[in-house]
Amino acid sequence: MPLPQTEMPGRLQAHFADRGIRMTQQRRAILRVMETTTKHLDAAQLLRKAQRLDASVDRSTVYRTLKLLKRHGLIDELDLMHIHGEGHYYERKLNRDHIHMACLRCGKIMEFVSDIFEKLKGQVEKDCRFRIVVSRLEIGGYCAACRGAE
Amino acid sequence: MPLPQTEMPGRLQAHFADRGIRMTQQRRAILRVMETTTKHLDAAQLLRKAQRLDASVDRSTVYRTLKLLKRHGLIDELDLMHIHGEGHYYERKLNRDHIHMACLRCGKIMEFVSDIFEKLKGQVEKDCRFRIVVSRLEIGGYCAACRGAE
DNA sequence: GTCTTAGATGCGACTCATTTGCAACTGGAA
DNA sequence: TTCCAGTTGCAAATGAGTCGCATCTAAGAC
Repeated sequence: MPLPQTEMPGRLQAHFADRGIRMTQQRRAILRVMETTTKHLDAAQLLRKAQRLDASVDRSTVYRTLKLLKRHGLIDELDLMHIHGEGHYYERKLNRDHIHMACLRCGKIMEFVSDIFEKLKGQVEKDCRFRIVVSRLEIGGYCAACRGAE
Repeated sequence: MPLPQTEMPGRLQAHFADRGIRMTQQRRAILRVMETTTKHLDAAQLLRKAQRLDASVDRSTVYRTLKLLKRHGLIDELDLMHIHGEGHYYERKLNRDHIHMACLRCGKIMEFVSDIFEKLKGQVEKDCRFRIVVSRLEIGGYCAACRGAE
């Protein structure tokens, strides 16, 4: 289950330019972190990493930028089944939606892309006449390694 | 899309007895609300309704009871795409998992049961060797009535 | 390059959901 | 009826996220 890292680096910044959104020093730092991270970050982690690139970045700017990215559909917000607390996690939205699985024992997060998931969304759109903008499937349970142990 | 209300009333209380969990006046009120409500309640709404049955119920008891119910797999926790704020919503876990759809325009919450969803979970269990304990699929978008309008 | 200003920022105080410590209370087994 | 582990109410704490406001700055116009 590799991460579907098929997008170009710099893509978020390109989106900003395309849509005429002002680019600031702080946003550049935050976007760079979002573009280069391989893990799901919460707001506090994102803040810490962004501050390493630009020490002036403030917590509220991180939240405001996350809200902006969400509004433009450039990132997804995740709970990861709250196995590490009540906050949210963020990841760039890539070409293909994927499922998040969280192991309740070891805390590992796995991702999975499935045609059946696409089919399911198609069914919802058709049978419920519902236009899907964003979808989130999170699963909690036990990963292969932990199944025996638990 | 009717609610899959196929369980007996009193079932939550029966579960408590079966598992030797102490039944208190306050828990009885909270369980009764969970058993009889037809809507998704957040903690504050659940508190208000429970207090109508037993005025002594406290906010912290509601949270503690919700945690207990979650731990025993008797309720599901939902975000409903955060369209009404950051808190959580709860519903009894019934026989069949269902999808929650939230209309981003009118705020309506819809539910949908799908065999394809079951098939997708089966695929995850098999292909990822992952034992599913809990799953949550939430979809945000526009319902049939709002599609034209927006 | 300089001017201009709408939009962005840092800061600190705030809100709101949820948790916790603790002394008092109580369900239900013996 | 007693007993005590488990439960409760209360009040205070925590922690994520938001907001008002004075200041700053990106970037288009000249």
